[in-house]
Amino acid sequence: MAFSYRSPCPVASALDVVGDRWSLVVLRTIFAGCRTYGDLAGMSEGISTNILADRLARLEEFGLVTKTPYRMHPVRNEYRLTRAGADMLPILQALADWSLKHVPGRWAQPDWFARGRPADFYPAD
Amino acid sequence: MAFSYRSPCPVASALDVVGDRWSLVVLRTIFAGCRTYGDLAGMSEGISTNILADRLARLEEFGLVTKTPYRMHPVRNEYRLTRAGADMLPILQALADWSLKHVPGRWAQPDWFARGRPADFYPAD
DNA sequence: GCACTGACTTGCAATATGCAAGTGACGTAG
DNA sequence: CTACGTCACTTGCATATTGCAAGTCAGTGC
Repeated sequence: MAFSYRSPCPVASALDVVGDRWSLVVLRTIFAGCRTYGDLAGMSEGISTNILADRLARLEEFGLVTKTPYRMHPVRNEYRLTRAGADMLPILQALADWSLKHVPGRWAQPDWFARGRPADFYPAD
Repeated sequence: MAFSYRSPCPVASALDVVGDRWSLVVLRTIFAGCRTYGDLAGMSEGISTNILADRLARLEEFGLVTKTPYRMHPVRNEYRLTRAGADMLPILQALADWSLKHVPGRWAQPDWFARGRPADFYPAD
């Protein structure tokens, strides 16, 4: 149950948090403005709902997103970035830059993404 | 057998290449100067050798590293970064920056890493 | 009531990971 | 020239993670 990092290396540690096939894709989708489970489940990459639920729980545990009900009866939740989550933006940008340089036929990054800064996505508090 | 990207999204595509627990840790170790299989197998995170062999083959397939014999009798190979591999540096730096900000007790980045630029690691040709 | 939606959960097969042990080419000591 | 060691992997197998489909359950619209 107890989580532990593989080593004190900062690269390895970040990958202990988001080093899988989906975590960063989910975060990207939240950056893009999707906030509900349904919106996220509808992402174009086709994530299965059990994985989505698991990744959201994990991201919440690690303090990258918050889950807050925006309506009761029925409960509807909203997933939002924390500061730590917003601070992942440079990682996403670096990944996107690499793909645009080395993989043909990728989508161009929208301007809000390419030029965005983490602080632009910090929660309002 | 045929590989295909989940979507044309550049973030998702980069993760199709290196979105797992080990690929970027292996790359980090090559950046750090480890070039032989034995050096890589000895990394402090303790990768198992079957995974290491698989990741090196994958990184080679995707053109991020090259495997070249530096000695025959017996054959000893050297793994080196290609340009595409060296261009992963900003991703590693962004991951490290995030950890240093959000995970306590991580190692500081050595200067060659924090200040390095991909071109510093391009193959000599 | 009765279908419908949104947000998950569950079951289960397929795939990936981790550990330990094995293999084979070669080099070195005796 | 035989035994032992090293390097670079491979193999076997148990466990964990992923992916797909289907099910659940609260509430809403009609």
